[in-house]
Amino acid sequence: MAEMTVEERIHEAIEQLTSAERRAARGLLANYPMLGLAPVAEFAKQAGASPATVLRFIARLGFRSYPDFQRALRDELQARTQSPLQRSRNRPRQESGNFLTAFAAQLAANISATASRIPQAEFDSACRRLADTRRACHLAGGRFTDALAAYMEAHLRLVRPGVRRLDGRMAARVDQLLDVKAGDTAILFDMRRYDPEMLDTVKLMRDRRAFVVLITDEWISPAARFAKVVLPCRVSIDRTWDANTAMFALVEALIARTTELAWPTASQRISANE
Amino acid sequence: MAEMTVEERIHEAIEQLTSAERRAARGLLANYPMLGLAPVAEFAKQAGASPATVLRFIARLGFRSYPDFQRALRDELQARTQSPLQRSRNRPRQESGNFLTAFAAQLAANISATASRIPQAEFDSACRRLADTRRACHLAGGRFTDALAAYMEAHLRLVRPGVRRLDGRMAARVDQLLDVKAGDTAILFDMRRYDPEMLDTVKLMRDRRAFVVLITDEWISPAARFAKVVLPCRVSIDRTWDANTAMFALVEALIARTTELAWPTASQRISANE
DNA sequence: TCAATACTGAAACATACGTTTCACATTGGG
DNA sequence: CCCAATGTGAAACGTATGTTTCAGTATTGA
Repeated sequence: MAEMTVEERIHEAIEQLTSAERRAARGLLANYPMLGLAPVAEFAKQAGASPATVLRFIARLGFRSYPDFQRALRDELQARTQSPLQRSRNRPRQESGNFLTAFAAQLAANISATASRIPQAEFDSACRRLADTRRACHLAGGRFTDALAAYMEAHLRLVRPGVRRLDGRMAARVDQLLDVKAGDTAILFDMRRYDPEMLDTVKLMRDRRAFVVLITDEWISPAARFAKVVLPCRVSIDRTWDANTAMFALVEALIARTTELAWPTASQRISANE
Repeated sequence: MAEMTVEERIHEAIEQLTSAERRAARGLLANYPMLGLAPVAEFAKQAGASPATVLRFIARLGFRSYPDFQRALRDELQARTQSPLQRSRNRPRQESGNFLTAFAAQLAANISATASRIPQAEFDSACRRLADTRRACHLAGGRFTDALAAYMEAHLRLVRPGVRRLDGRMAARVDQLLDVKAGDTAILFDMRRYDPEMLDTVKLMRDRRAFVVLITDEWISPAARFAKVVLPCRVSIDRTWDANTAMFALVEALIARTTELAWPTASQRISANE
C-alpha cells in the first residue's frame, strides 16, 4: 500500500470518488504529475473543481495533507529519474486484468508492422502526388472505411484545393466520376469483404487515367490490380473481426507528409482558415 | 533568455555565484528538478545553505520570486514528459531516416500512453453502458472528429439497436436532441480548438439526464465538467498539429469491449447481417 | 413526488511559507 | 594587522496557502 505510486492509487480509487473529485483525478492524470506540484488553487482551477474538492480527493487517496501528497509526488519522480529500470521492474503486468492495455498493445504492434512493410518509395510516391495541388484529388471508401475517407478529406481540404469525396452509393458515384480528369489522384479504401462496387470504382478511375492509390488490408483487395500505388495495412487482431487503427495511422502519416511537401500552399490555407 | 531551461541558466550563472549560492546550485543539480519543487526551507536544508541564500540564488537566475521559479520548473518538466519526443521537436528532424517508420512510432507511443492513463473503471463503465441495449445511444463529433463518430456509429449499428448520430450542424442538432431520453447514452468527441457547440451539446445532453461519455485530448475539453465519463487521449506529436490515431484506437477498443459485453444481442445481429 | 442523504464550493480561518531585515562572519586590500 | 566591503543566516514579518466550516444544491431511494 505504501509502495504504490500516486497514479496507481488514483486508478484504484477512482470508482469510489464523487463526480467532482473525479474531475480532480482526471485533471491530475491528464498532466501527471505536474499539476499536483502546483498550489491547490491552481490545481483546482485547471481541473475544474474547487480547492475544497481537491483536498478531499487528496485525502481519499490516503494522504494526510496536501504537502504530504506533494512530497510523495516528488519522491516518486525522483525514484523514476534515478533508476528508469526500477519502473519496469516492479510492474509485473497483470495481463488478465486490463483489457484496454492489452488491446492497445495489439493496435500499436499493427501500426509498427504496417509502417515497416510499406516500401518508402510507395509511400512517398503517394504523398508527392497528393502534394501536387494542380491535380484534383478524389476519395472514396466502403461501408466502414468511408469514415476514414471522410477524415482524410477534412484534413486535405485544409491543406490544398480540389479535394472531393465520392458518394457512398454507387449510383451517385457514377455521375461524380465524370469529373475525374486524366492525371487526377484517387485515394480509395477497400478491405476484406472486398466491395464489388469499389472494384468497379477503381476500374473506372483507371479508365479515366487517374493515379489510383489503394489503401487495403494485409490480404490485399482484388482492386489492387488496377492501382498505381498499393498501401497494405495490418488489420488482424486477437478477435474475429479486424481493426482499422493501423489504417487510420497510415492516413495520418499521409496527411502529415503531404502537408510538409505542399507547405507553401498548405501554410497559406491553414492560416487563412484561422 | 526566456527560452532557456533552468538547468542551462544555472550552468551559465554558476561562476558568478558566491560560495553558499553555489552550494544551492549544486544541490539543485544533484537532484534536478525535484529539490526545486520543495519548499525553500527543505531546499536550503538539503543543499546545506540557508533559506535566504537559496532565495538570492533564485533571484540571480533571473526569477522574480520562488513561486515563479517553481512554475518554470513545472512547465519545463511538463514539456519533457508530455512528449518524450521533445528532442526531435527542438533539434532539426533527421529527414534522412524513414519518415513513415518514425511517424508510426510516435502514434504507437501515443496509443500506449493513452491506454495507461485511462482508468480501467472509466473505460469499463462506458462499455457497460454502451452494451446496455435498452438505452438508446447518441453520437456526435466536431469538424474532424465527426469521422470518428461516424466510424463508431457504423460499428455500433452492427452490434446493437438504437444508435444514432447527431447532425454536424447545431441548428439541426437541437431538434434531434429532443429525442434524447433520460438514461440514454451519449458519446461525444471534442478536441483542442474546443467547439463551443459541443459544449452546448454536452450541457443539453446532461439536462436531458443522458449518461455522457466524452472522448477528448490530453488537455481535456471544458465540456468534461458536464460529462459522466471522460476518456482523454494522447494526441500530441512531433508537429504543429495533433494526431487522432490514439483516439481512433480508443474507439476500436470501446467497440471491441462493447461487442463482448453485448454478445447475446451482437452475435444475432452480426449473423443476420451476413 | 417527496424526504433523507450526500455532495459541492464560497468564504472564513489558521498555518506555513516566502521574503526582508539586520547583526555577525568572512574575505580581500592597504 | 586592521579596516572596508561583501557574503551569510537567524529571526521577524506579511502574505499566500492549505484547511475547515456551513449553507445551498444535487442525488438517491421510498
